[in-house]
Amino acid sequence: MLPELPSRLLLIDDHRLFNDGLKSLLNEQPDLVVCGQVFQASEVIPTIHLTSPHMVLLDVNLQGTNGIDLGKTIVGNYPGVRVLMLTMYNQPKLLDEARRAGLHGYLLKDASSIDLLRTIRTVLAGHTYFDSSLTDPVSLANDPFGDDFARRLNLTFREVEIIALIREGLSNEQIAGRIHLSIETVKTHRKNIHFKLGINKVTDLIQFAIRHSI
Amino acid sequence: MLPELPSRLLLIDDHRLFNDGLKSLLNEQPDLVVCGQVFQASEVIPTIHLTSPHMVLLDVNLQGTNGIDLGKTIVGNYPGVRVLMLTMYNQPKLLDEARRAGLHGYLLKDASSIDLLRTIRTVLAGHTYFDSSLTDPVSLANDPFGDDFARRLNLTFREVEIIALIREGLSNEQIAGRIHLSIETVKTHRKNIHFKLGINKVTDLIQFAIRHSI
DNA sequence: TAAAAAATACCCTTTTCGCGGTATGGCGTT
DNA sequence: AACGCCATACCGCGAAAAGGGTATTTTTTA
Repeated sequence: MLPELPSRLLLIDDHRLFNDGLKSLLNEQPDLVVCGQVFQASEVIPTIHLTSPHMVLLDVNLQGTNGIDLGKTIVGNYPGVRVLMLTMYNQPKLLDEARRAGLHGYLLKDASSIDLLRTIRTVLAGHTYFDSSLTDPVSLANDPFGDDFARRLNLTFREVEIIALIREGLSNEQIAGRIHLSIETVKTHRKNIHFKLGINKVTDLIQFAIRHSI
Repeated sequence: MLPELPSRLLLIDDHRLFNDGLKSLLNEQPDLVVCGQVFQASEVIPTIHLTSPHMVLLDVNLQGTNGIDLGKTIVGNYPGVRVLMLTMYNQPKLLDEARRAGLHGYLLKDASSIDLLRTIRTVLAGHTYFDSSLTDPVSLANDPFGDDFARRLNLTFREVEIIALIREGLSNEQIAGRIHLSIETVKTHRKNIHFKLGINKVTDLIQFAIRHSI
């Protein structure tokens, strides 16, 4: 039987860490190839022309631009391209926006690899997929991943502890005082946390913490 | 019949706005008098000595100190004083801490006046009260106040709009770009939001936004 | 229509964050 | 013994947020 040609995927995300992780995951899939990586909104359209992807994996929080609007543009101008939004955040509002914008899917970044791949294939197959856990407030509260998230994201004990304190609204100085560390150490932990989660703002961190009930 | 002597309440909160609002509410209650207001943790113990309150209304997020620890100290050293924690935030962890610390009650600041007064009287009567809506994740999601919160807190349309954008993780500059305002205007709105909510950090604002599903 | 509220915008200062480094001691594994 | 991981700590820089004002225009409402 004829081997099916692999689908070409274009990754659009200014979080290099996540982008690279995703790429290495996809490299293990014979039917999926990464035809390009874009880190800036301005390069998206040119790269689509250049690589003719079957699918675009698009982060909602692209720096400077609105990921949803960008997705809408892609859907409007390149009807053959499937658009799957990826996000760190569980924001039903954004999900609704994505759905109304005619995008093909919306998925949380910390979905398991299996879920991620299944969703990619589902959307590639012409279906749409909008993470149902995003719309159900109860399933939110009872995060099925439970305490597992720290392991999955390689967060250390100290890092989780500091996330909790940041969530409580403490400043670096207050955190340092509370757990008897140098403020510089707290800053280092924070940098590592940001790196591991692929975020760069307190606001992102708070939302992450709340989603995981830290 | 003998008129009962009014109970003396001591307010401890560095959020002047809330403190004053609470004071004016209490001024209408003949059986409750405010015997003092404290805005700094260091003044708490001296003021208790000075005013011998029946009850202390204590904000969890006192600047510099931990409200729970302070409450524990009061409960430990002044057994006759009832301690009711007040908070902006719905954090089950803090509630548990408060309960374990032997405090007498824990209530959300945006409870209605009626609830607030009822709780104060309940706790004064020797009972404990821990806001049950805080422990129930489902009742959290379905905020009974609904869209009403903006009116209750006197938030304007523009302010709510900006809270939503801050929650999305946008910076002042990005917000200004998105809704076509000067960055200075955004800063002004933010200042007003902080003032109205009695908060002073993004982290607090995010938590507020999430609790009210903005 | 006059007063109040909301929205707009600018100034200045201080503090906190975010991001780029570097470095060292402890602890467990190979 | 060597390596990696974790936790600790410091420096410097630039961006952003916080906090303090003041001021003007538009809109709403009493």
